[in-house]
Amino acid sequence: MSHPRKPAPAGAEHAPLELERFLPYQLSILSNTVSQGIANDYQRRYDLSMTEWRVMAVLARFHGLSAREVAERTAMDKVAVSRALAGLVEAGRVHRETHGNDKRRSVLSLTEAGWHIHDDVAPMARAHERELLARLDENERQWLARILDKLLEDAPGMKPGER
Amino acid sequence: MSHPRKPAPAGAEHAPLELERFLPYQLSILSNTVSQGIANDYQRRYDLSMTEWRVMAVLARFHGLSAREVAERTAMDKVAVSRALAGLVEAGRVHRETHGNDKRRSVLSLTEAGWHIHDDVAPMARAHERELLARLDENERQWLARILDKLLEDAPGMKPGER
DNA sequence: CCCTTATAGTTACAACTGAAACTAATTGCA
DNA sequence: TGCAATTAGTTTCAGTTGTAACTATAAGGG
Repeated sequence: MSHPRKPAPAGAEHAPLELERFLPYQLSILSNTVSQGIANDYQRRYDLSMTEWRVMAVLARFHGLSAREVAERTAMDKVAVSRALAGLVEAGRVHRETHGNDKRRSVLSLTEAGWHIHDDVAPMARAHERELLARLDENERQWLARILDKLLEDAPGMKPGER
Repeated sequence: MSHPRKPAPAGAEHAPLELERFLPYQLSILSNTVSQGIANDYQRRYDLSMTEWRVMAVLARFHGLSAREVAERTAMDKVAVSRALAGLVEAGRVHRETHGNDKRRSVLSLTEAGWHIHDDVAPMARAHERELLARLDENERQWLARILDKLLEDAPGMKPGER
């Protein structure tokens, strides 16, 4: 077996990146692996896209959001949110009405059917997270939480829940 | 001003995910923010997609790879690699020849022009990484490296450079 | 050898995505 | 008031991506 590939001669100029130790690359691989793992659990089962699930997750947590607020909380752009909502409303998973004082705004909430799906998927998502964290010891878990908080300071989609 | 949105009543059943503390979500936000930040530096300047840059990065590090090996090392699927290579060869940034003993395989390498771009982009990428890591203290940086290594064990695209 | 199976890579088609243009409603201020 | 500027959300179009089918070559076993 099979990968007797040699790196470029070390002395040569051209310092190439070592991707497997390059933080942005590591984050990308890890994030994709984890998200895809979770998505596999619900995509087929509920015919639910990742963006739709994200929208549902914020609507589960915050009632009566507008589409724009969903976009902020999910760090998705408004077009993606608009489309996800169209699908979710069409499928009867999200209820949309118009804001009383401002007819531009929608007021969104999960329907019964939406809650049903949420209550099935959310625990699976949590299980994946636990599984991932199980590879770390308690000490590492705490450092990770702390480090991510620092790195995510003032990143989009990271508004605190509510004081 | 402006986000006076309240979470669902805490006592209610339906335990919703708190996305901003949910590890897969945090990773996704962080990864996208960082990768996009780097991509902004080269997309316009060189008309280079993120997938193309990744391919170039591994070709800079490992000479003579086949397309399949590039796919393994970048954790991209072979179709994406095929397309990226088509663009790169077309643009004269990658040289492709056929393997002597196995006419199915390609043997890939950066051209002069490819190296030029690489030697400009790689330092920018490193600068972004440094900038990100600058938000952490030395202690945190070491923990992060260690934690990522553990979480990425046997993830795709993480073959060691060479023993 | 011949034929089945596996592998490298490309092509085709459909779904997804993002940027920009667009509609509708609201706000601000002259 | 009345009209320019903003904001919420949707639509359009073009480019990207993923899945599956396809071509070409190679490997392996009777």
